Amino acid sequence: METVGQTIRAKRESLGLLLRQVASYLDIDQAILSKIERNERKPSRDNIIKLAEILQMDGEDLLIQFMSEKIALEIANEHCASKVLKAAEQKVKYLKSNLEKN
Amino acid sequence: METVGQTIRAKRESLGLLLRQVASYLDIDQAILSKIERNERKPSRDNIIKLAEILQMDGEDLLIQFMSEKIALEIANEHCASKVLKAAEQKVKYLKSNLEKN
DNA sequence: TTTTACTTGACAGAATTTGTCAAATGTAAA
DNA sequence: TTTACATTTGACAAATTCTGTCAAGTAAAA
Repeated sequence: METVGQTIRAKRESLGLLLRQVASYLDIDQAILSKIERNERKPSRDNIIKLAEILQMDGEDLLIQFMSEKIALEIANEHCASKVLKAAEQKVKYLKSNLEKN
Repeated sequence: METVGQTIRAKRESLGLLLRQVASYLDIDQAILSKIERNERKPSRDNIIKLAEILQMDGEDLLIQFMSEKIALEIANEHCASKVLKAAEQKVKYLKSNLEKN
């Protein structure tokens, strides 16, 4: 299973773009992008959106990959991880139904 | 749907315990516990475990409630929240299957 | 009015995040 | 082997977030 970093690097290389080109588009130092691609740093939400743009990817897909990876790493070492996710699903539903009302 | 803070407060009051008593058991200032109960501060993992002990609750249940609440609040404002959770579930499975091997 | 429980906000120190920079490393062509 | 270029690495600083302390404030009961 591919990490966000791996996905980004693969796409960047397939487009023949350099770290410095993509980093400048994101308005960050190329050192940071290098670390993002190797999962040493986490991209910001804005980074993800800009990355999807320049790498011609679906922004929502990349965001989903990014957020789900974050959550998975947070709880993967819990033996009750899947219970946590199921409970989270219920809470999200509840929260959303309340947002509608206000 | 009850927040962790509400659950804790309800249980503490039903046992007739004072903030200061529970806080001292957790080894934190009662101001912090007050804020935890009103969702102004987040409890640490250790706080949750100790709370379950002194409030005679199941520690795992409380942890699940705590972690799922954290995740739900993180993503509830995303319209793709449920896709994120489904993707997270897959990733957790993948990560767990790899942990076994090492 | 006094006591008791809880709340609030200012504050400080610790820890984490976020970014900059330049030197080091790797790589491939000249 | 040099040279040029892409990437990686780690030291560093600034900014932000986290954690807890403390004392003054509110509210309600005795």
